[in-house]
Amino acid sequence: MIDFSKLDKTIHEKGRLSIMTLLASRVEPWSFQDLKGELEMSDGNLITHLRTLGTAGYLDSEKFTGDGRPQTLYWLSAPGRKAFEDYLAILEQILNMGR
Amino acid sequence: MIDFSKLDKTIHEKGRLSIMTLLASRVEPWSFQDLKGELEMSDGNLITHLRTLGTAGYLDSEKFTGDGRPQTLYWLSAPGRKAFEDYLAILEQILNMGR
DNA sequence: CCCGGAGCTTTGTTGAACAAAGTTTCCCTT
DNA sequence: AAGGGAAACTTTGTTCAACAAAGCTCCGGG
Repeated sequence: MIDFSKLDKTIHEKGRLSIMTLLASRVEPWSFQDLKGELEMSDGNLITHLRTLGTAGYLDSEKFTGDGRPQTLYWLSAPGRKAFEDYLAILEQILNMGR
Repeated sequence: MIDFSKLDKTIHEKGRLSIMTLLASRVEPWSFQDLKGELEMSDGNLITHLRTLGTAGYLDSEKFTGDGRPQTLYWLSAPGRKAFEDYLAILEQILNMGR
C-alpha cells in the first residue's frame, strides 16, 4: 500500500510542484523572469515559494549583475533532486494503482 | 508545457488524493471504517474530505443499516473517475518531464 | 433500558497561499 | 550627477483550508 505520509508536503503544493518540475526538466538554471513567465504567479508568491524551497535545501541560487539587467538564477540542489525523485516515485505508485 | 492550472485542487490535496486513489484502486466500494483504517486520519478530517469530494460530485455513498453495525459505503462516481483520470494524466506529464 | 460503536457535525486553532503594494539595488540614459 | 526603470525581494493583510478534539445522533445488541 502507498505510504501517503511520505508525500513531501514542501513539494506537493501546486506552486512549488510546478517550480520543481521546471527546474528538473532541464540542466540549465532558470532565471526569476523565466519562471515568472512560464508560471502565472505574482512576484511575491513566486519568491516566497522559491524561498521555501531554498530554506528546505532543495535549490540553490546565484545573483548575477554582470551583463545588462541583474538577474538571479535558480537550479535544483542535489538534495532537491533526490527529494523530487522520491516524490516522483510516489506519483508513479499512484498512477500504477489508479489504472 | 504542462498546464499546472488544470491540476484539480479538490483532488490534489494529500488527504483527498489518498482517498481518491483508494477508491479508484478497486471496483468494490470502501466503507468508512476501511478508509479510516487504511489512512491515518481522524473521523472529522476523513468525513470532511469525503463530504468535499461528495459535494464536488466525485463520489457516491450509501448508508447500510441491515446486517450488524451500520456502515456507509463510498465509491467513485463517473465524473469522479473522469476527474481522477484527468488528474493522473497531468501526473504522467510531470513524470515524463522530470526524468 | 442503557451501552457502545459508527457516522457525522461543530468548534477552534493553526498555518499556508496569494495579492498588492512598497522597498532596495543597480544599470542605463541624458 | 541625477533620474528613470526594471529586477528582485520584503512586508502586510486577507482569506481559506486542514486538522484535532469533542460532542451529538442513530441504531443494534445485551
